[in-house]
Amino acid sequence: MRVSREQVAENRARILDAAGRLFRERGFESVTVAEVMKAAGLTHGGFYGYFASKDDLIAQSLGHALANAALAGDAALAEYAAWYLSPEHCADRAGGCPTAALGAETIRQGGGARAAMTAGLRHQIGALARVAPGGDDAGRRRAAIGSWSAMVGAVILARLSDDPELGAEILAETRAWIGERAEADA
Amino acid sequence: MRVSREQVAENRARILDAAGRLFRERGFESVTVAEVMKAAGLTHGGFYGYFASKDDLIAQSLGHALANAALAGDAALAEYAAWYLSPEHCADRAGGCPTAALGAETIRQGGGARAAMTAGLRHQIGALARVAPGGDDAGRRRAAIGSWSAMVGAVILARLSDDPELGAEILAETRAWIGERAEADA
DNA sequence: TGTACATCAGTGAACGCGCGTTCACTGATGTAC
DNA sequence: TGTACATCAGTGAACGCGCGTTCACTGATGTAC
Repeated sequence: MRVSREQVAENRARILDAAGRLFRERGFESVTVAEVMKAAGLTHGGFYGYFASKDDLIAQSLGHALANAALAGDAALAEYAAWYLSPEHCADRAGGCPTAALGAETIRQGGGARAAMTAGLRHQIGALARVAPGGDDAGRRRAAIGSWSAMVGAVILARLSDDPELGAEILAETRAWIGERAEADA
Repeated sequence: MRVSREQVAENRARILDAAGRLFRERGFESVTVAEVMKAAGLTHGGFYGYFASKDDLIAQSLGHALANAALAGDAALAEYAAWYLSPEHCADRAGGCPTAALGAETIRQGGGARAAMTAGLRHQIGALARVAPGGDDAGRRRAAIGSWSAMVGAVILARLSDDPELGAEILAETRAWIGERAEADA
């Protein structure tokens, strides 16, 4: 049953949203095309009217999720780190940072997914460099790269720990470590 | 054809080594049991004489790889970071750090794999805290956690970039960022 | 504006392939005498 | 020490299931007049 053009656009957005959440929660490989379509309120047969393949969906959903997750505004680096390293963000795997949830897996993915992630990475480093402390441009860029590495690594390690206390410690100490350094550089 | 007890022990080690390398290179899900056995020089049917399931192999191979990768000796934190963040280690996905290669995926794995990774994480933080600069025990532990988060995050981000220059920059700047901080704390 | 037809988004069954797992069999190892 | 038998590591075919993908069909939308 044909549906209206607006419905098509809305369905497409719903598929991308559902895929982004499911992928972040469970990884690219263990999420099926049928599950994504069901979560978007459709049947699996219609999938190939929207995307050329599951790989195509992966690449496009990464671009979609990264665009939504992009750092906006001009909160100072330490403030951004405080949010990023909060227990709430760490616990929200399906809705949180796509890089922390899917970055490592994307290393093994094809061109489109890698390209989307690289674009997101460049954007994030640029945005953080604009609000980072540090003497000159090179110093601010260094602080952006070092802090971003620490943020992504800490969220992954905190989620990895099966002991919640160790996880909370990793978040809190990394946050303090970045904060101290930002203060020293300011 | 039955083989000797020593052969059994050697085969078991070969399976674990092969699995560790293949998993780090391609991830848990896209490596098949048959591939692991072939890489170990056996046929796939014998697998269940060694392990109860593929999940069992994953958990045991993680323990095996983490034990082999454990930080030994007492190189200063900055020296360890210099090795960890070197282009050589970053390029050696199959033989490099199991946490950087498989940590994010292990978050979605069952109990055995999570437990092995958590033990490795605790051990690594403890070992780094012993050689980290910083006034007191708490300061050294904070430096260990912050530096380890940055190291793991940087290797993941560097591998993720499809532009080798950006990857190299992430490694070099994170290394410098950790080094500066270690010097300030010393 | 109203009618008739062409288009095409969505459906659900089916296909084919790959993978984890099982199993009957083989023959070398280990052991009992 | 030598022989006969029991054990069991390894083999390779087979099973069953799930997943990506395809396809004939349906019926609502969009368009031409």
